[in-house]
Amino acid sequence: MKRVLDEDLAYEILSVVGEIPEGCVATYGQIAKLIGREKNARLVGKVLSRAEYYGKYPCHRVVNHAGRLAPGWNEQADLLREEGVFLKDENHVDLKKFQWED
DNA sequence: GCCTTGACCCGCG
DNA sequence: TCGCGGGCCAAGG
Repeated sequence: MKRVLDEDLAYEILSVVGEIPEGCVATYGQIAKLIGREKNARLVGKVLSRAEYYGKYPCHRVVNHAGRLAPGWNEQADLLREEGVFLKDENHVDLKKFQWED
């Protein structure tokens, strides 16, 4: 049921995102590397923006290398707080504590 | 088939 | 952590 490159990067990205445990956050670069596209971190973000459309994936646990949350998406901050992730600022999480390590 | 855009990353200061 | 500049790849127009 694997089919690996099922349709495109979306499946791989969503798969990794779905493995992120609660109370943790992962960076786009981290995910990009896990799917074998370290250079392509931007694609992760682009696909993740559509992840809402796909549904069921904790895209709110994905932040950038600086721990900044997605612009125009304040709800992400609340979602993280609900899982126990303390934010340093309105749009920043404490990576040194919550950055997910595989 | 080129050009622009994108929830980015890295190094430097 | 932020700002600037350069780079990488993919999708849409």
